[in-house]
Amino acid sequence: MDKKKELIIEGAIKRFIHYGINKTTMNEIADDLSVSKPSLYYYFPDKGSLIQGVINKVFDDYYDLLSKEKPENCLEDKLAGIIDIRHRFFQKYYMMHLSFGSSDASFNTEELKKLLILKKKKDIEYYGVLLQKAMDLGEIEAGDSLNLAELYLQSLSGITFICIMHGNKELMPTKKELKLLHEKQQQLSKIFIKGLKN
Amino acid sequence: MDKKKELIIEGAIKRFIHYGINKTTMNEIADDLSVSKPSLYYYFPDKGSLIQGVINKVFDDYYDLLSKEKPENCLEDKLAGIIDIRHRFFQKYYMMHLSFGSSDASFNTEELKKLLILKKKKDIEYYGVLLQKAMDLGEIEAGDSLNLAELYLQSLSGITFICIMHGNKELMPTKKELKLLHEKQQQLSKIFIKGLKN
DNA sequence: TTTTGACCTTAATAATAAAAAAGTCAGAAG
DNA sequence: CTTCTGACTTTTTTATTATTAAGGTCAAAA
Repeated sequence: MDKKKELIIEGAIKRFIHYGINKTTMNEIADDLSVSKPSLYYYFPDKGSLIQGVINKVFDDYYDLLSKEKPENCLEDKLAGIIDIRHRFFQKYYMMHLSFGSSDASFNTEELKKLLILKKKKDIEYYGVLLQKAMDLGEIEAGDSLNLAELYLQSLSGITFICIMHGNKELMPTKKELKLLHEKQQQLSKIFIKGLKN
Repeated sequence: MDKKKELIIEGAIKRFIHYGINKTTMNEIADDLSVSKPSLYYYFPDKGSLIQGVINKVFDDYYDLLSKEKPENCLEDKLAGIIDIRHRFFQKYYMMHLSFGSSDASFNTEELKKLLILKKKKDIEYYGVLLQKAMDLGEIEAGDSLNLAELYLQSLSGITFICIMHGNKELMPTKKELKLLHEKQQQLSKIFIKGLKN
């Protein structure tokens, strides 16, 4: 039953958000849902596939939110809005380390790595389309939209990493650090897009 | 004698470049120089201070090379030249992990961390001056030059980190990866500076 | 003043044992 | 027939210990 799978995924997410993927056991997820562990294994062959389900759900939610954004007229505002959305996701799912090179070994299986690479590729393509549209409208200079999208995203995740590394090495960055990170992202995004104009 | 200290530092650098700081022992450095270990400790009270000497030497060489750059007229070309220099240093001293959040625990002492933070600050100030000059000349829009310098540097080291993480997780990135990294840095730098113009 | 062999102390590594979590299965419940 | 479970096995982590290697010292020599 697909409804049950959803329930399990949501239960897993709750634990993952709080304690991270590695520190969450299948037993804990099962107990939260008041079922036995073999029940989980009835719906998911192993922990990896449950994590896959979680990742897919999170990214589905992300694209769902993106699609609901009110359509801004200029690229800067569009990207600024996306940064806000991404920032909320970053905070919410921080413990899952979906964003940057996982410090602990959360995603050691080939399958999970592949899935994340796929999600990243999709992300680049999404931004590529945005840039291409802006190019077609003459808003920014024509160029290799996909390549630029990758550079843009790598710049932002790079600066994210730098900010996180720089801060205290506690589990979670402080509110202050998160705010600073967000500002830096917006600032860089603005400069970057301005740098693409004629 | 200062001459002897220099010799020891150079010997240490040779080992560090090849095997990294952690995998280099004081005995090995001493043997390379055909002296005994206590000789080293006569000139440097501990390994940490020797590493400090090495770091200072490397950064002195870096600023030495920077000062010898032929003075370009526009900011883009100036920064492009610096990226080339930095890239050579990055390759040469890669095993020392001077650039990014050390994967292994090379710099665990407070003193070394402080020294590197100081070097980073100096670096930001160096770029700050460059940007300020360009602002005074009206080459780029007026603004907080230090803040922009930090953002610029963080963008570049961020993208460096992303590229290194993305590649194979061998000790050294391949020539191909290094070339791609260099190109990305140049591309980002160009866009960034263009984004600062009026 | 500089250097060293011999020595001591601390930190990293390897080996092992103990604990915890992943994963399985025969059979029960609906 | 689909869904679920208690009891079990296997694998992975974690903690403990032993061992080695590296950092660091000192009295004495060059």
